[in-house]
Amino acid sequence: MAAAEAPVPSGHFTQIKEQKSLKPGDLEEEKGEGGVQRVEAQEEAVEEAEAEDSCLQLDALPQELPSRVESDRRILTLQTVHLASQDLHLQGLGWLGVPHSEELLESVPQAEGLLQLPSVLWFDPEPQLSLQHCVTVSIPEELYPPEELELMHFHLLRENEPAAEEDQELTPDLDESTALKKPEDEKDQLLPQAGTDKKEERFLFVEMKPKEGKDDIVLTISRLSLEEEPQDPPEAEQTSVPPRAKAAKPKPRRQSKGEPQTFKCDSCPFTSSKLSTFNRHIKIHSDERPHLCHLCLKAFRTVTLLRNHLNTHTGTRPYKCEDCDMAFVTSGELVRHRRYKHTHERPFKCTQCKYASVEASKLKRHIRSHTGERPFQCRQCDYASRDTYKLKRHMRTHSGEKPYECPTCHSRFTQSGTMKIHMSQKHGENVPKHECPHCATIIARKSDLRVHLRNLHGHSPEEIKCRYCPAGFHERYALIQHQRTHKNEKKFKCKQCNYACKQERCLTAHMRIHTGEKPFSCPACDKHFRQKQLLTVHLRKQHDPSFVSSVHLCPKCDKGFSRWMSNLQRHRKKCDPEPVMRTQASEGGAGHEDDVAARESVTSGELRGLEEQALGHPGDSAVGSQSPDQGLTCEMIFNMMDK
DNA sequence: GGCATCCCCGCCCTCTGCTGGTCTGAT
DNA sequence: AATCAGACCAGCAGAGGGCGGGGATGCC
Repeated sequence: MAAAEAPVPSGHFTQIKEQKSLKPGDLEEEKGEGGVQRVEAQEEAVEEAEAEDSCLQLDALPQELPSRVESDRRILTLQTVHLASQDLHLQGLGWLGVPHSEELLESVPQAEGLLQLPSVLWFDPEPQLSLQHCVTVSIPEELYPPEELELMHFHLLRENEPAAEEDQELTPDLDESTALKKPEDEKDQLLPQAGTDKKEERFLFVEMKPKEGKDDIVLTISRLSLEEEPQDPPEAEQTSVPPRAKAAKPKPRRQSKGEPQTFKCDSCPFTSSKLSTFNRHIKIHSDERPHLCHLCLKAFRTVTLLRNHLNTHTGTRPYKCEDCDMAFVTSGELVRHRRYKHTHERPFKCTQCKYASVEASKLKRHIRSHTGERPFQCRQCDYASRDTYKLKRHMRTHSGEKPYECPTCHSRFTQSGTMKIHMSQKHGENVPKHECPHCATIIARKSDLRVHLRNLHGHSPEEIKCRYCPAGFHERYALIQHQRTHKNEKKFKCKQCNYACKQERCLTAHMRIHTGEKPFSCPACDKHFRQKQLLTVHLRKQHDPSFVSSVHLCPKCDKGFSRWMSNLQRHRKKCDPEPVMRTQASEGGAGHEDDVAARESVTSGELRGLEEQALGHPGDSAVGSQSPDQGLTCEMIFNMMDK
């Protein structure tokens, strides 16, 4: 009998790729989402369910069926087997009248001993049966120690049996269907006879799962009927089978006599001269997917598709690239890979530009950049993208999701590229820098260099005028460079004498020399001053009893100078020709030069000018303490500069 | 029925470039 | 102190590369 010859699947079926597809927890997650719901019976049922019957099919399992130990686990995979009910009886297997699940506990002990592995389960095709039933069974430890048998899936048990009356009602057009017929019925397909040999395929999914912490396993039977169940279709089908029109099954239409025989599909433009091809084609208009993946319950129309799919579970990749280590499940993937990586063949060429792609879908996507088509509309804003990924990425802007986390500082980012740049710039070594080819400015990011080039080196159609002279430039950088030439220029010139200065305010103050104006009056005496700083110094020196004038000491010879940046510097050039501005720390002296060094932009000339402003004319003396810190400090000078 | 091939969709990635807010130094 | 400009930085979108995987069909 057919069932006795346990099919020996190809090696593709036998390998286990990863734990993920097998974890019981994962399977549990399928509850209510399209997976088969699992119910667990109590263990009393196990103890009472002792059976003598054994199934020849499973007797041979450890030897004949492709079981493979990987990661110390035994994986058992069965392909679809075709059983006739009489075969089962011949093998002495009783029918398991599995009732509704709520009656399960009472009913299981009554089941006629067939629950001990190895065994085959069957149940009456009662239409009112719920689709799933679950019993708990014992499993002989010598066959499958529980620790090895983490999860056992039995594939599909399938039987052709005469359809019940009510089933006929449920499948009114079954008699016209050719899609559900067996190949041997092919002859009848062209001229189907209503009511003859009407069969319905029943699909029972049997799954075994070890009960946690026990020596028992849980056996789940799912009835996957292909009959029309409009009210409550099996969830597994809901998820795995795309909604296709369940309209009247297409019929072949023969051409008229004399023409070559072709078969034309009623549902689509497909034609074929071969009946077998036509028959295969019309299955695409049905929901028939008899080949079920035992690992994820996904259903397929053909064994080949199932095998490819199983290879994705097992990691079997028969098609290996000769030029690299890559391997693929299908030959098509290998061809495509070789085009991408090795041959660089790009058969799909854009008619509007030079773009060419390996895949047609890429060309299609590319063409949208020409047409502007944006088929993927955001539901929350006006944005629409040209492909699904961009829309998905865009949706993060609404959800606030930041899936990418910097492993160093745990900052989060919406895009991987942003995080990559962050990591490179913030935490990376040998951070790449980008040098402006025009001005040698170093900029961290290439995109910012582009901004720099645009802003500073871009050509302006209108001439940009210099602030200080009539010169004009078309490049901003050139203008800035030019304006810097004005920096040390004494561009404010007195019209009445040779005086010139860099700041307008200085010229204003100078002009009072010519006008005689002295707007700053001392409140304590009748003195008047042309500049505010002069009044301030006067007040401090003449009217502040706590004021102690400073004396600046030369660190070399300790000679004292009341005028700091002028006389002292002049002296030091003689005393210490080294052009080094020593700091207080390095010399153990005062810190004013340190401050000055920190303000490199302030020239000694400017300081001297301010000092002279503050101290009055060069003849004024500043007699005071030995401490330079108590004299006219840099801070005071800078304050004056700021005024 | 099996295999090879092509087609198609989907997902994820990288590279690129623009934008706007922030920081910082110069004025 | 205020202002301005440039660099820095993250956010975001455009474009394209590469691969995973299912579906359909031609051919043997």
